[in-house]
Amino acid sequence: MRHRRSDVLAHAVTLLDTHGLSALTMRRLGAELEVQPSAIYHHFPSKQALLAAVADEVLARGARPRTASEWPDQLREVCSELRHAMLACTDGADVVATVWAFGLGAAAPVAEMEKILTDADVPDELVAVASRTLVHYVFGHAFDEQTARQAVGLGAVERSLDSLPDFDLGLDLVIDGLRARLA
Amino acid sequence: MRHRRSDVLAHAVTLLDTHGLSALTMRRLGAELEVQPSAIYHHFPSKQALLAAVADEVLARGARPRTASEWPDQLREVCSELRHAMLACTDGADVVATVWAFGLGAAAPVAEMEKILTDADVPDELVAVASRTLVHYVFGHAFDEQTARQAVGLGAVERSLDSLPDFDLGLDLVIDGLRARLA
DNA sequence: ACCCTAACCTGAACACCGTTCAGGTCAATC
DNA sequence: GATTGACCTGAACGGTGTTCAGGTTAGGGT
Repeated sequence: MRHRRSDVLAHAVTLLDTHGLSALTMRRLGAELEVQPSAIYHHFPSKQALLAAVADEVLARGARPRTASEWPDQLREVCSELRHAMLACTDGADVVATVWAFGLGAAAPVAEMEKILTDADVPDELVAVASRTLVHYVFGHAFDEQTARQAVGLGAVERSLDSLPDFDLGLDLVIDGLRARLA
Repeated sequence: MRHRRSDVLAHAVTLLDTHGLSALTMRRLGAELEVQPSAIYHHFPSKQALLAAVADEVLARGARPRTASEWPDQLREVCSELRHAMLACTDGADVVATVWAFGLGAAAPVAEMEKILTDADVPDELVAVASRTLVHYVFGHAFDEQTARQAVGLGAVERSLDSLPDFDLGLDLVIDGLRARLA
């Protein structure tokens, strides 16, 4: 069976979805495509590059229409979409956050936040700080939530899921802080 | 040469310090201690457990005296210490954040923040949200800063270091938001 | 001086991992 | 019908964490 780049990518996302990051192996991906592991290197130069494409796909899959008109709600919309996109897939937060941190992809949400803030006439230095503060919060919260849920699910560590902080409340903390600084 | 648990831990921290997480291998650690890799399993049940101990050690090493009297400055002190402890050692943010997310260690800073907020008569649900929002911010910022610095240092990816957001400003954003919510 | 226990370690093996490379196959194009 | 480019094979290289049966060795109790 011969495949195109998009086939390999799609199956990689499926594999991540169903069995998590630890199952997303060049060998296993090759096996499920009935192909040698080395065949994947025809489509992606490295596993890192494959993961970057996977991260972008995970984000694209979670895209939803924008409806808010004021910048605080617009920010909430972007952050909520980003969070749900990552949580929708096993180890999604880990993959997306890592790819973003290495500057290999997943740049769209931050760019969107920067645009929202710039359009709201927020000073440039605050735009950079606020957008990155928000993305750090979203990544941290999602990664934490997903890891805890997984650890509890596997019974590996006891750690009550009730103690997970409310996402929206923490987000409002940052947005309120930004609003206060603008006044 | 025979070693105790503390010797193995100390050398693991040194290895992380000088050559980073990718060099912190059971085989390499064993080799530098002139011991078989399997000998380490006498002192630590797994590499994850070793990393948890390493993370706690990295944090303990960065401890500094507390001087602030008001809760906003107390929070700033804890966050700043946490950040500097992680940045003081190669891949420190990665190790500490991962260990914390898995609930295996590095719990001291969050506990301290919760105590500060509780003593300041902050409502319980806000204590949980605020302390975790802060720790998410600190981890995200430190991991991002360290990863970017490393990527640029290796010449792997071009990504200007100037664009790194100011840590204290982002921190104040969260603290101001919390202050606003209390009023 | 002896034994014994517990701490510590050996050495080989297991089952994986990402990556490379020379060469092979096959469909589409000219 | 030849050629080209896309796609793949199969084996190998040099790693990784982890397990296990058994060997060594230091120290305390008798």
